[in-house]
Amino acid sequence: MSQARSSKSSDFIRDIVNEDMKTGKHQGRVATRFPPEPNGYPHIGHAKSICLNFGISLQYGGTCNLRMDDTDPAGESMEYVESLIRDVKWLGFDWGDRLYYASDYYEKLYQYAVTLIKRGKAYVCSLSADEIREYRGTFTEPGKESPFRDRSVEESLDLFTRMRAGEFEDGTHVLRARIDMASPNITMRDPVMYRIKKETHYRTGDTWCIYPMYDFAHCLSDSIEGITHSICTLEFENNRPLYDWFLDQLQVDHHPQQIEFARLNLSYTVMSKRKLIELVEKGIARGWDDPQMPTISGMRRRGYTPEAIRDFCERIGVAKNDSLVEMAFLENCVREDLNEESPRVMAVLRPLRVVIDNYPEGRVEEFDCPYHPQKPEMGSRKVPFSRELYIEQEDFMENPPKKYYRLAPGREVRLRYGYFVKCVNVVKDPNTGEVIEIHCTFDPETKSGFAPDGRKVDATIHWVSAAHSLPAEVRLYDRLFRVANPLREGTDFIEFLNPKSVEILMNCRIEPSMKETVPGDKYQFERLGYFCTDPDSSANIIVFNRTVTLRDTWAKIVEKKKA
RNA sequence: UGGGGCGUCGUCAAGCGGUAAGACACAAGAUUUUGGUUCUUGCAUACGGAGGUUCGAAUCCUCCCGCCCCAGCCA
Repeated sequence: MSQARSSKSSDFIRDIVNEDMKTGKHQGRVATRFPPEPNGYPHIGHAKSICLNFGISLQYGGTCNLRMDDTDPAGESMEYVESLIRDVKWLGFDWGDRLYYASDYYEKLYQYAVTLIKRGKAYVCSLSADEIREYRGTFTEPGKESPFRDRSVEESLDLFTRMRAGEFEDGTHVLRARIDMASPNITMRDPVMYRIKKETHYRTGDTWCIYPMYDFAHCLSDSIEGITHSICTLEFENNRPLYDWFLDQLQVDHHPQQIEFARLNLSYTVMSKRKLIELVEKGIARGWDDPQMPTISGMRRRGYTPEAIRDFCERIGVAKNDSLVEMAFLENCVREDLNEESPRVMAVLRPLRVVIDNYPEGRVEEFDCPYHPQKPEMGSRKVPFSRELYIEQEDFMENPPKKYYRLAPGREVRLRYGYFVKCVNVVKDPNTGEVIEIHCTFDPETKSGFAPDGRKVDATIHWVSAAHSLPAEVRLYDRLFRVANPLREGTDFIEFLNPKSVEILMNCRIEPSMKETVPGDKYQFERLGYFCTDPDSSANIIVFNRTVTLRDTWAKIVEKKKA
């Protein structure tokens, strides 16, 4: 697997790593990790963290582990582990043989907990969950000490052993750290370290019925793996004193440094796992890999490339400001990459029949069309031309407004890589008045698109031959939500869904050169956007997803007029 | 409300006491057989606000204002 190019740009985290390298803090070693919980599919927010952690390790010649932070059996599964592995790999990163699981550390963690009990730094508390909450106090009032706080070491040890042995029901006892119930930082008010959960774990099965909490497991997992820089998101800033507390109390010989950065928010979508699950479960998305989803798998299916996503993650930077990055930024990165890499091809999404009156019936010509106007090395393909064609409905207007310079009665345009044609007649449905067919004449002197007399046309439009083109289904995706930030307080984000976030066109026509396309293939449909072949394609019909539109200055002009 | 964090262009984001990078977006123009691409130009006398220190402040100090996170036996 090819490793992604390391980042050259700097940020406050790289500044810290630089400084540590200079001072020899970790003997010049850099070890990071990407530690997802396998309870959902990774999304573009994870991609930011993945690029950061793997990017830093690459830049400094260090390592980056992939670690499943699986300390809560509820909701975790192998399906999610597999999605994480697949997507990190697809993004272009390599963890070598360092795929780890917090669940592999359960025995070690248990022993660490026992050590803490023996040192009087942890105790078994038999308050109920509700009582623990009450005892915790509030932002303004200190908490109260649990009546079990001064339980003897022997009794706690005995109880903890029996908790592990399965003698107690869920919720009857927990193991707590003995810190400070009056701490202004609520995280430090005797946090829970272990809870009883008689639930089958996707990896350890029923071996355990007590599971460590994040704060206890995470710092120790980092320490066990020799992580130097433990990078996480801002909401864990309050937890840092606790991260350090466990490591200090246990006097471990390796104490990683936790550094927090702002998680990514993207406009017109949602990023939280809970909400993505809701979209999947309510059937709003057709699954985790629905091209509308901000998941890595959704974006892959939609046609985004790993290069574009990595470029995006580099360009948004890393800081501590809460940020809402514009979707347009991501789309720009996608277009930039696709513009370079995609072969051009012609497809008509909403066909309008065109008859070239003076073109001989039965005659077929083949035009040689380059795959990329700026890259002749990408080669070309043959596109058949005949008397009956399809063009885009949008490319003809009976009464065109000013500045519209496509086809209209009496007007001449160029068919891309073909002839100049002039509209001479319009056929309408007698009932609806809808234009159902237009008639044109072509100028045989303008083959391949130039007029020997030097006359110009205002527009070049795309087309396909009616008889030779292939049927296709095209799925057009737009932003998932109507508003930039659907997470406004006091509202349900579902209300802000964009009802037109997907439009499925069943009667599209594509040029015959695409007959052998396979899922994942990427193209630019000339003048329309970037599209990729979807796995739903069958022998009967090829299905495409629109990855992103082309920049469309005409659409902008139309928009402005409306406003 | 106690604690923690953050406030620099519409959106991200550099800047680390010497006089506001860059990208996206936006606007104008040039080139163009994609109203695409490419190119050129414009776009913060101003850094949440008010004071102060200094020859000099986005950078240091003081006070104020705003936003985010924490009261799961989630991570």
